[in-house]
Amino acid sequence: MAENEPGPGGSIEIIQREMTAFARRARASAARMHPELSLVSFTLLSHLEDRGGCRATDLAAYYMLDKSTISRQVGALEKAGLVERRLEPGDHRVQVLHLTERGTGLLQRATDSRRVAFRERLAGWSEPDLERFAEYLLRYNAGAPEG
Amino acid sequence: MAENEPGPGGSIEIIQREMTAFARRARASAARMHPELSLVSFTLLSHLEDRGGCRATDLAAYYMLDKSTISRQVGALEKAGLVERRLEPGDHRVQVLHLTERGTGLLQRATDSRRVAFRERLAGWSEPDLERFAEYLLRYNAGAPEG
DNA sequence: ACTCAATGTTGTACTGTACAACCATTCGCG
DNA sequence: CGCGAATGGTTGTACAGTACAACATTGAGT
Repeated sequence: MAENEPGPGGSIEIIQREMTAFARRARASAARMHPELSLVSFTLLSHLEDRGGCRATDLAAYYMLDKSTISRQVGALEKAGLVERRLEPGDHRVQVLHLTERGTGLLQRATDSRRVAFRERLAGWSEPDLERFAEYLLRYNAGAPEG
Repeated sequence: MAENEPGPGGSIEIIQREMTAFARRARASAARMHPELSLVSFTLLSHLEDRGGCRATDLAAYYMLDKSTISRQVGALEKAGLVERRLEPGDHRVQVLHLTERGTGLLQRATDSRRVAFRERLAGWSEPDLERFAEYLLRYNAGAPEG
């Protein structure tokens, strides 16, 4: 009660609800689109591609996951031949993770089929609307407290 | 680099990436905000409040979850005293689920603290931008293939 | 009455995750 | 130098969330 404001509260409420609704479905949706690459794996590989390789610790920080979780995920990805570990020459504690060719290829295919789905979903949108929506999302995520 | 792409592809790519990034963090984020109410529980309770009660099957369809998953989730929520089951008078197969007072209260508190977080995140935004962003999200989710 | 569909529960297995304990390496400093 | 703290990562353990398959119960149509 009391939040019947037609002003700022209203939009924020809607944004909250709709972002949550999307998040809630994302995993199942991703799983249906790509049985071979879970949402987690997909995002980890994406980050590796984005950065051109990084450390496990960086992944953990970026995705707010425990280092043990990353360790196991990376282990699985390595076993699947999608990433490789390279020892940092100057520091033998760290392993720099890189996509393998196979990883790059799989990521590419996943990204493509996801893009098709998004494109379909956004089919009726005008170009200015798409640009503004993209801009809003960037701005929203840039404000993430987690980095 | 990257965003200098002209045309529809660029924006769609960004939307895809940013929506995914958000989804990826939502769970951990929700967990940190509300250790007592997971993202799943929160969304289930929200739906119940929204609809003023519904069947387990409806929840399963809406969230693309298996009925067994819903069954267990609802079981836990009932055990926690957050929802109650009412037998449909005319059909003893179905149980209509309703929030209890306790469930309503907990949901309210969770929603409030989430709203605070969202509000903070959106602090620098102009009112027209908020409205447009909300509108875009509604429009995007309305196009969900899953209903 | 018999069969079939709808609703939900239970058995089982697997993924993703956190936390704590641990190992290995490096760094800071007396 | 040498030791303790910090950093990066792995392993043990436990638990939540999820799916799939098998099942029980109830209602509907013939």
